[in-house]
Amino acid sequence: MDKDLKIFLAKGDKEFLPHISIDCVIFGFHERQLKVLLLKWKEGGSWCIPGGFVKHQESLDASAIRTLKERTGLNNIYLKQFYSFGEPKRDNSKALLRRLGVNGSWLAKRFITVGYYALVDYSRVSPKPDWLTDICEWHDVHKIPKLIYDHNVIVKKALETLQLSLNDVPVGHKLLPSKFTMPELQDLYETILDRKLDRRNFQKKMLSFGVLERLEERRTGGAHKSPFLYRFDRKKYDSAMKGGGLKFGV
Amino acid sequence: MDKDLKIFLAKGDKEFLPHISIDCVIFGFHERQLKVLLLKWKEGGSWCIPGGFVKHQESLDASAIRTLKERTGLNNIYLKQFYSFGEPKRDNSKALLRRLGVNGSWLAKRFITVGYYALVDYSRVSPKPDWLTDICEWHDVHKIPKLIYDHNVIVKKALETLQLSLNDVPVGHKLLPSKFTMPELQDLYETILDRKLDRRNFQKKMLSFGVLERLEERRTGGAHKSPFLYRFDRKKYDSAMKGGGLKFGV
DNA sequence: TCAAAAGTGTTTCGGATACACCCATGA
DNA sequence: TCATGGGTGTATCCGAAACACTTTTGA
Repeated sequence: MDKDLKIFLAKGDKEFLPHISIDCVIFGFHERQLKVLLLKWKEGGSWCIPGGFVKHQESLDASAIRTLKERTGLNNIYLKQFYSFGEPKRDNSKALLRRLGVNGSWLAKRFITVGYYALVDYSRVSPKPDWLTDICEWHDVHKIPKLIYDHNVIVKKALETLQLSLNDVPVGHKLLPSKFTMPELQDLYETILDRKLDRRNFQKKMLSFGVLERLEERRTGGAHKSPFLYRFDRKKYDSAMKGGGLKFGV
Repeated sequence: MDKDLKIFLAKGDKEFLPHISIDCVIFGFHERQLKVLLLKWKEGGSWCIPGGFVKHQESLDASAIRTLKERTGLNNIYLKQFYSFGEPKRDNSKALLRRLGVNGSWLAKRFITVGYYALVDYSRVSPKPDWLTDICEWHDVHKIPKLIYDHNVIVKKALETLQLSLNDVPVGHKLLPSKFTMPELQDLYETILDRKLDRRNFQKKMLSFGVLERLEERRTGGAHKSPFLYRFDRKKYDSAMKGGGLKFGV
């Protein structure tokens, strides 16, 4: 058995609550695509989403924050708990557990997992695998491979939650770099909502919230007219989010 | 120690997953008030919301359904998981646990609890206490006493969730008796939203959804003009809920 | 007969949608 | 110079909100 894994199993059932895990759907935005950070298990294993376990004296949120920090290198991540999963049968990966030699251990027991989603600035993330995995990379949310357990269900539910709560969630502020153009912001909304929006109406409405500051700079190098760069005015943004959010998508 | 309690503790850690519970915020509507079903612990204990534990081969939903059935006598309850709780410190009730003589047992360990809310027809519920409690009764959601653990937080979050998802949740269909008047339906919406709505606009909009069937009967005995009775057309209602719900409250 | 609640309209207004025109840029 | 994308402005429409009048009922 893998050394790291052995160490982890030995301390696992003392340090962590049994039967309970947290899993994170980490969203990023890059090249007009909404991305999700996935991990691939060692030993030619399957893909999964980043997860972790809850220490005896640790809150659920803290456990998720710790996991996020470990996988992305980022602090101060926007994070929301959205649903808990854990059908008694998650039989998708018994073979893998056997191959890893962990069947029978507390790791192979039934788990209730608390789902979180996170919004991160793609450009600031340096993906890091954990002790159980050797690859950590971004995947288009619409091209997710088969994942272990019920992780496909978890990703699907996370995306639905994001779509439904789009008005109240600071997607622009969290998923984009600090400077961005209006078409980029629109791209983000169109990708999440999965439908086209009118360019002119989008700009009008977005500016009407009064949370954007237009900079002198423009994004040059593009093939056409250079669009302005914008930045969120932090204070105005925060108060706008408190007062009902940025109403889009119905 | 109480006999039922003793039996439960003995089998508890074999039959159920440790550290995991479910809690239900059961909403009803009566006399123009949104109500929540509360339990009171034996031995002069505190109030709490109904909860239960998850069997080893039972899904979270099934566990909640089982609990609901036991407390209300109802099958086919509308039920939604809305959030999971479980700060490491839920120190509110150590004294009570000591008085019951269960400190040290698995019941006194740290729990992660999965929150559900339910919508039930008040008139069809016969509240039943469980093995740990001797009172089971309705309380106005705005006059909840101090509850054990973080149950006040759970109720608050359930109400917020209900308000935010009002458009997509069949509150009218689930919280009212099968026959009801338009003013009663409006009362329900006003109570949940906690604000007044225009009587005429409400009726117009509600009827425009095309899910209500007006009966020949009227509600007589009131002090004034007798209002018509309505009934939901099940098929039309279901398809309307799928197609975006009944849009109210922003 | 009268106060209060219920049924049925019409008017008004604002935000969302649709659409037209000009400008800048690299190919 | 031209195809394409970006910036700005205007007309329209529909649903929400505001509001008026009549009818019914028990007291």
